[in-house]
Parts: sequence; C-alpha cells; structure tokens
Amino acid sequence: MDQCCTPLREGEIDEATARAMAPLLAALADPVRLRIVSILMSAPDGSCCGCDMEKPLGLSQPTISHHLKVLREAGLVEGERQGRWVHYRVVPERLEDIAAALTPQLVSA
Amino acid sequence: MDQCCTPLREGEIDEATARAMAPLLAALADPVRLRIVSILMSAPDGSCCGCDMEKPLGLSQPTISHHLKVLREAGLVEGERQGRWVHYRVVPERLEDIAAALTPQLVSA
DNA sequence: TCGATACATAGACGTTTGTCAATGTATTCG
DNA sequence: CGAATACATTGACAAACGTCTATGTATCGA
Repeated sequence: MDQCCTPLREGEIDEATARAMAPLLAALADPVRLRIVSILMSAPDGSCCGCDMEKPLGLSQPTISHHLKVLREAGLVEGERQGRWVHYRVVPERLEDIAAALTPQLVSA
Repeated sequence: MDQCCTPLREGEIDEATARAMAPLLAALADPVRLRIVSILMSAPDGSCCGCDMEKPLGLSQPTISHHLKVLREAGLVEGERQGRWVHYRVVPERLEDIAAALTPQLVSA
C-alpha cells in the first residue's frame, strides 16, 4: 500500500495564501501585542497613543514602538499623527479577516 | 498635560490571558502549519496521516513531525494511532476559540 | 525473526524575534 | 531660539524558531 489515507481532494489553501495569512496571525501571536490591541479596542474613543501604554504594559518606549510597528505593517493597526501624539486604532476588518479565515471552512466541512 | 488620551477604562485583557492566547495564535502563524490544518480540514474524512503530507508540503518527514507536534501541543490538532499510522485531525473548538476571541469585542465595542 | 515503513527525537545551524539603551526626528510651548 | 515631550530608528544580544541529517522506536508483513 502506498497511500494510507484516501487521496487528498482539492480545496487546501495554496502556499501563497498561507504565506499571506501567516504574518497576520504572527502579528497577533504575542502577549504584548494582544494587550495593545485590547487596550486600543477598550479605549473610550477607540484609540490611544503610545505614551499611555508604557505604564500598563510595563515596557520601554522603544519596545512599544516596535510592537506598534509590527501591528501597523500587518495592517492590524493604523496611526494618525495629531500634533505631538500619534493616535493608534485597530483596523477591525483585519481582525474579521482572521476570524473569517478560521471559521468558514468549518461550515463547508 | 500629563495624559494625551482620555484615561483607559477597564476591560483590557490581563497579562495572563494574553500569555495564554498568544501560543494558540503562534501555532497557526506559520505557512506550513496553516497548510497542514487546511489539508486536514479538506481531507475527505477530516483526518490524514503525516506520510501523505510530505509530498504536497515538500518538506522532510522530521520537519512535518515537528510542526504536527507544535499543533498538537497547542491543542489545535489531535493524533490517534491506527496501526502503523497516526491519523491527525483538527480540533474545531480551538479554531473557534481563536475566532471568538477576535470578534466579540467588536460587538460590544 | 527480519526487513520495511511511519513516526518521533536529538543535535546542529542559520534566521528571526523581543527587549533594551542610546540616539535621532518632529512637534509644542515659553 | 531653546527646552521638553512623543515617537521612531539603530545597534546589540539572548532566546526562540524552522529546517535539516542522523538516529531511535514501534508496527506491520513476509
């Protein structure tokens, strides 16, 4: 026997799709970045600037800036300069993209 | 002014929750593991053994075994020995956990 | 019992990641 | 202008990660 399972049918995601999806998940796969996203979403006006995250996160300013950059480059967060500060907010569409990619296949399965 | 945003209200996830959530996302945040999950979910009987993944993934057997271990330890995949083979299948609840953690806060926001 | 097959483990190695201190840039205010 | 503040960038370093080869373990079939 050269095949232990019934042959794989089509329908798996291709390598390109997987390579596009992985960085989005990777951007969220960090405790600090999860908390940043959570802080942004639970902020009264849905946004916040980096300076107010230092204390609750207990990390240095450059480290937080680094995490915000990762989130920004993944498209999960957007920053808008307002005078001296940059107001960051979550891009809900990206979170929905992730959630949608994980569930629909369950429906069609 | 010592505060540029309105004060953060409660509601963010705590550090422990973030530390529990991150590994689950990290397990999925890899192109190969995404494809493994996809292969398992699109298999006719919802399961598959490692040997049939080598060719489509184009990776060595130990590497695939490593990725399956990561997925197993994250609880995203379960393996059951059947004679000479181990049949792996996705644990849908874990995927739903992830999807649920990303969307509900959007509803309550 | 012996060979073949499926899978796991160990060790090695280059790459990526998370963190920090130090420094740079831009904006505001006196 | 000059000092202070918010944020970004650089460089360093240890830890974690993905991959491989080599080897170990377990199961089946002849």
